[in-house]
Amino acid sequence: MVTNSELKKQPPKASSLKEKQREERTALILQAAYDVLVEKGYYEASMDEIAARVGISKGTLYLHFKSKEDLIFMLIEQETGKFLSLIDQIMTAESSVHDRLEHILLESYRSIQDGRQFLVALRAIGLNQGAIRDRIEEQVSIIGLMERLTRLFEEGKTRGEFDTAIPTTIMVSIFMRLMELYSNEQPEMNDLSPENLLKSVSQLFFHGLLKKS
Amino acid sequence: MVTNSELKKQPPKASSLKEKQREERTALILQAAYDVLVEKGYYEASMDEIAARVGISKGTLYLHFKSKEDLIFMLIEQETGKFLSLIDQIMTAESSVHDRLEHILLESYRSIQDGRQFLVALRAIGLNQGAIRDRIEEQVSIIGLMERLTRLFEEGKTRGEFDTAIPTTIMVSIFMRLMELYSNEQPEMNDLSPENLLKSVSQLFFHGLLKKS
Amino acid sequence: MVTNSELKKQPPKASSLKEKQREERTALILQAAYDVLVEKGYYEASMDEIAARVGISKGTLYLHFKSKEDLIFMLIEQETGKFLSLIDQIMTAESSVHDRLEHILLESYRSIQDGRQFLVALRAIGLNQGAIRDRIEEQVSIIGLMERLTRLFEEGKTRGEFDTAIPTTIMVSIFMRLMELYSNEQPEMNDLSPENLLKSVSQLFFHGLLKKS
Amino acid sequence: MVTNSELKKQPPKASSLKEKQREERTALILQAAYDVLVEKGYYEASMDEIAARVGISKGTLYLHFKSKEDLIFMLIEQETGKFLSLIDQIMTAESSVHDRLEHILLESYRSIQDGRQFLVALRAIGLNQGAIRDRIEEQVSIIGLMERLTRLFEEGKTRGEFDTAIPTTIMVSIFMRLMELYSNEQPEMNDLSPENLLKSVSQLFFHGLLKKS
DNA sequence: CATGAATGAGGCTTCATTCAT
DNA sequence: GATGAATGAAGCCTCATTCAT
Repeated sequence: MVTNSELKKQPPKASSLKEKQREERTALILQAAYDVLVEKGYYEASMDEIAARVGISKGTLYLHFKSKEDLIFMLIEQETGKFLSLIDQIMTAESSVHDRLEHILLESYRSIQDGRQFLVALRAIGLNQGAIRDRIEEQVSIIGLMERLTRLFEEGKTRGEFDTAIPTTIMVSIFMRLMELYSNEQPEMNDLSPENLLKSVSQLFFHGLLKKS
Repeated sequence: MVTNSELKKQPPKASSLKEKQREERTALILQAAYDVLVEKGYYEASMDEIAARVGISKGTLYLHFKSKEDLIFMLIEQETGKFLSLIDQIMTAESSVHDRLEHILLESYRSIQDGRQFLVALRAIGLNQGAIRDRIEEQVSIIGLMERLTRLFEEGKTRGEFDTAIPTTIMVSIFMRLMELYSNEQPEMNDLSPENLLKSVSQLFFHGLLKKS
Repeated sequence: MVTNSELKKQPPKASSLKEKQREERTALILQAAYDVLVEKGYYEASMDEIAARVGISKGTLYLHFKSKEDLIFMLIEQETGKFLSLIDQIMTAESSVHDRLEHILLESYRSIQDGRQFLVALRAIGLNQGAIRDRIEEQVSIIGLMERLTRLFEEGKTRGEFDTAIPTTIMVSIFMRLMELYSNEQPEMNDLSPENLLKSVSQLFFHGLLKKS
Repeated sequence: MVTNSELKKQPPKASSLKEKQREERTALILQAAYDVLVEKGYYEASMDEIAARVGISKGTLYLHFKSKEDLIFMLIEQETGKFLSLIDQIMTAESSVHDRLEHILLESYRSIQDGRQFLVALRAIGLNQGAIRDRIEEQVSIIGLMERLTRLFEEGKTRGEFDTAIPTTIMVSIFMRLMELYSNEQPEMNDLSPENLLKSVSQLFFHGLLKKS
């Protein structure tokens, strides 16, 4: 036990302690950045405000991130990664494509509601343009999402679930818009629970708007 | 009398000429601003670049618009106004709500394709956040669009065309997302003609994704 | 007479006709410039506003004056010249220095009231500083005024009218401040007529503030 | 106890140190601004030059003052406040009004000589006109000065010290001009010491210019 | 001559980033 | 490591001046 406790004090563990603290702080920064970003958008989100919200100095931000752009990219990457893993899990389920898509929608709404969602919120944050856009497309797996969805819809067509007359591209595009429906921009929509929203959206998306005669 | 009428044209012509030139210049600026805006978004669109693209000096912009914000708002207002008029025309048609909604979608895609569309592109331009958002909501009739659509969908329900189980709010939200599908952000979508895009979107929106058994 | 009338049409006279018109317009501009200057001060007086107030275009101003600075200098010079002539007349009068100084004060107040006064109003217009100041001192005879006043006060001392214990410089300085008392800045002072103001100022200046026992 | 008291000084010292430096810097800026202002006047005083004169960058100015206007107003307010306090002290003295007025004049000259004077120098700085003027009148106690002086002169009349035939307004106006006599604009006047200037001015103001027979 | 649209230099201000303490 | 004062590039805007019509 003495050895053990001595070992704990050793550099590797000492650094892993520091590292843990560091990572915690990084997480705090990312959360604050997320909040400001959603409230103000990329261009009106200032490093000052992010730092102030975490309760640290501006300079400290730069000990964690090389630049504002970098901070944002890390943020996006992290959330994107988590979300894509989730999607991957859902995609490999045994259920129908229909069910899996509903599941994806639901998780989208939930993640937005929890304030941990980016892949789907880029447009809402003003990152879909200008110089930023290119770096986003390069470094962030929005493409990954599109690929996965494309695969899924194709599978649906192959299985005979979906109307083959509609191009997959269009299905994917519309589906992605549906994913971001529960955005932070339309407060009136946020009164619904993710589950209730899903019900209607799903009904509309799969069965159409028209009354069945 | 011919002579007389020709003479009468003189004075107005004089002022007309200058005014026409002025309006043409204004239109050129608005077009350039539109282009830059769509490419770079509001915050990265600099007055310098707009001026350069028109081929005039920065100062000249301020002979036509009293500030950057003003330029943007005029741009939005102008296009918005035209588009809302169009919607109003379509809305008063005799046809089914279904047909009228298709018509609206089609006009949306056309106007986006022509580069004269804003009501529907605000999100794509980064005006849906921060300080700007409030002024937009005050001054631009995005609300007007929502009201009109709400009315239309309610009429659809009353007429028995649409599924009354789906809340109108959700119908409207989704429809608005469909309107902006043909955005300038997704080049792959723009290979389709507005008419072809409409066909698939409409099929999906009204009849659903699922294969009819 | 015919000859005379023909002569009038001749170039020299023709030009003197044009010249008359030109001078009239120049006078109009100077008057407008004076008004704006007194209202807004030199730096907030814009060429635009001066032109607008005369009812001509901005470009036309430059047909009469080479620059804004020039316009101002001409204005000052003109009014200065007139005023200095007046002073010279007064100075050569036979009366006591006391009387002549009162006369000068009275004419100062009158000229300010009429809106034709500069020599005395430079400070009130913001021309007593910066780059402008040097040119003013070079080109405008504010020095001329000081010289004249100095001469007058010295004469007063020689004649035994004034207290020789007070340095002439100080007399002159104070007297110049008294001349600009009736400025456009203190509306409460302008309720008094020039004559009434003079009475009090003169009493104070010559006899002092104290109650005679 | 000594130790304790020394320890107590620690934490405050830490913040005191930075704060002191900050205040020193602020004071340096205000002094530079004062100098530029007196030399160039408000409109030709550029933030660039003020910064350059302090030896800091333009951006740093904005860490201390949020705008050019603010910088100027702070400058004026600070000096104004000090000066008005001084006046208040003098006003409550037991001596004759005559003596107190002399004292005020003397302090005016001294403060101008030291380069810490504004209440009295507004005209000399070009702040007596245009848009600025209103903010000055609102925020700066030039009115406060006039009120105090008015009170003082009325007291002088009541006490039987002053000539009641001269309106108080005029007394105040003239007195204020005398206060600014020792301005930075007339170098020839500055060769006199404040005390010597006072002697002559006072003699003239109270006893008049005329030689006593 | 008269016009007024166009110019461009110059001023104010913001904010991401750096660096001495 | 942490701080926050300092920097300076870059953006918006004004206005005296010019020039084609």
